[in-house]
Amino acid sequence: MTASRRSPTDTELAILRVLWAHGPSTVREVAEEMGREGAYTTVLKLLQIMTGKGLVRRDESARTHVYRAARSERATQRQLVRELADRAFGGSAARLVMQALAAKKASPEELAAIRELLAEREGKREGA
Amino acid sequence: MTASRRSPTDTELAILRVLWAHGPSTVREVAEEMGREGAYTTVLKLLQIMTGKGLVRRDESARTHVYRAARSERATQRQLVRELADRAFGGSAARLVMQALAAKKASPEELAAIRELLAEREGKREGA
DNA sequence: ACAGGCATACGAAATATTTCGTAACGTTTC
DNA sequence: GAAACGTTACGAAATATTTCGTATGCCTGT
Repeated sequence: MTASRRSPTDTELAILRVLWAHGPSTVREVAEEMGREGAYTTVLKLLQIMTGKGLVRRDESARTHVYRAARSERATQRQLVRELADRAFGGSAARLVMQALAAKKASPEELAAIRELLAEREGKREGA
Repeated sequence: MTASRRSPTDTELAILRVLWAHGPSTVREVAEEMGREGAYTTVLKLLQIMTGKGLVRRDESARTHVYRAARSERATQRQLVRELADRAFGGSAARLVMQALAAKKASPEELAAIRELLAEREGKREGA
């Protein structure tokens, strides 16, 4: 087995968000950023577990270890989207997209960006 | 407290999918549809728990109870999308949409449907 | 060398989810 | 009415996740 197939849990994702936003971080930095200073060892334990699962990488060269996300934010997002599509949309990302557009408001800029991406994708199809 | 705030778990979602596809069903029907006949009481237990959580409604008028999903497939999908947007996309459904478009291929028909929905949404904005 | 501070490691409790065995009970069949 | 069958109810084990207390070790300042 290479790495866990399963997506990060809620808490793991919260930690990953910190690592993505901040770059490689120590346990203390992550714990403080999460606003749970009291739970220092909880964050430590999670990071240890996540290391075991391959979700984060640990640099042990210094006494204070430094953790970084093993996969990019984008790759993780894609995995999460794919999983949700499979779990709740019969595997159809398109249907997921339509629900997402209905579920939350998007700014005009965002809508424009989506349309642009869409045009690009359709263009590719025709071009190929 | 009214009902659980939390989304259905994986197994719960699998059961809900059966109920959405089949309409109100008995335990046996759900179990068979899930291809886990051996686990009859497991499905029963889950349905009992889901009744407690308010995820399904139970008709007890007959000896063999009949269960149905408490919320529509669409409403549940929207909740799941919203949650994913919050958990992994900084609350932005638009960014989720863009990843979804990148994550899975969509057919030309689906892309067209998305574009249509998009146009409609932008139209609304301009109209207001 | 020693004390103090800060770090990791680890076990175990608390919680949530899933699975299954068994008991209890009503209905049907003979 | 008794046996067989189908059903619900329920407890408890198995698993996964999250939290925290405590042990231990390293480094710094004196």
